[in-house]
Amino acid sequence: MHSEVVASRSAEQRDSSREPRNGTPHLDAVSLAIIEQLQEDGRRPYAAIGKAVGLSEAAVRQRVQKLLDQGVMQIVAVTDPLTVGFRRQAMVGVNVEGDVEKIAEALTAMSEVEYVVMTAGSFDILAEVVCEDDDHLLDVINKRIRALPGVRSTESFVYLKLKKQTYMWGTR
Amino acid sequence: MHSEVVASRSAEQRDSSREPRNGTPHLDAVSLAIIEQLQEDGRRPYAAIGKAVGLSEAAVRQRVQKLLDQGVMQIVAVTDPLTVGFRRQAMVGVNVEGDVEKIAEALTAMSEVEYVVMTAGSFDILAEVVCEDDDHLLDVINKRIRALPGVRSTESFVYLKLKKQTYMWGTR
DNA sequence: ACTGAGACCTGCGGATTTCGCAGCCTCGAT
DNA sequence: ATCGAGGCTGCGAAATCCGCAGGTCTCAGT
Repeated sequence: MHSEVVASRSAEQRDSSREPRNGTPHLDAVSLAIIEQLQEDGRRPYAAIGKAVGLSEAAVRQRVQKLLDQGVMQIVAVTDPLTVGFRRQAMVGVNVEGDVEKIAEALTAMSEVEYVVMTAGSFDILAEVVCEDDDHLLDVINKRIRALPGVRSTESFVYLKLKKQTYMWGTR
Repeated sequence: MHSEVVASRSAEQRDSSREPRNGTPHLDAVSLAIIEQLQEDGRRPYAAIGKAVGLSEAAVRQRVQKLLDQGVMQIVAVTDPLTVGFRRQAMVGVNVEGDVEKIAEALTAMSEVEYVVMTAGSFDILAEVVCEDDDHLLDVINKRIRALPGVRSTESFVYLKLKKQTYMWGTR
């Protein structure tokens, strides 16, 4: 019936050992399709996903579990903290002298920091911080981030309103 | 048994009609607790959540459905596009003359833009874009974003490496 | 004060989904 | 040629999801 699908799938699986770079696990088209399904609805049943991607329920379950174990994806509830209320949020651009990686690690360790990315451009690192209120935000930025040895300067962008937040890169 | 929990819950529910601001739905402590559970694991069974927050399975189900319908939260799979492979990502700071809201809407309409937030600081808007490759990224920034009437200037920060990405603001 | 509407919760079967496991197949290595 | 690992399927049993029928409480209107 859909033997061609099976054929192409096994062809892709065959070279799944060849990984594109360092430790990044290779993802074949079927896993991508599964992720797309879960980007639309994180609670979609395995059987429905299987039907969509041409796999049995059990196979989908095994793949999803592996993707979660490998840390390739996570299935979570996401909200806009500002909508949920009583919080102050900001993006902080950081300039570093010396080991950028080390500063990034330090930021990652802070519970108020939700998002850390190393960038090219006039900032070395962008970090998103979520705080209780203005005092808390001020404290995190001035006392904790600026205090890190190696941080040359920071610039803050306080969030006023979140306009868009999606996870649909796969479905285009 | 846990009558005090019930008492405090109904006390919070009583004034749930008084909403803090415009259309933002009020969230009581129980809904917050439910969201926290789902931030840890988006597929956690309703019964388990109910046990954790002191509600029946059916009640949790109804609340979760309402939170989803209201758009307060979404349950989705999230990944790092860079890890998944073959993509270029960047944060773009935008300066606007005139109606900031209008430009934000235009950015929101672009499928390559995953994240749009209006900010205070030296940028009016921060937008995160996810692209196929460098050419695509260049195209989106130069041809589409800069071309919007009202965009005074932009500055781009190309992502090199995502270090942290969590959704655990509730659990601190 | 009474009443009806609305919001929210619980309890309960039936349908659906999840889960674990045994078996099969393919590929690559010994 | 044989063996082991990885991956898929099929299948019951257990757990979960789902819809619905009440019950309680609050609030607004008569």
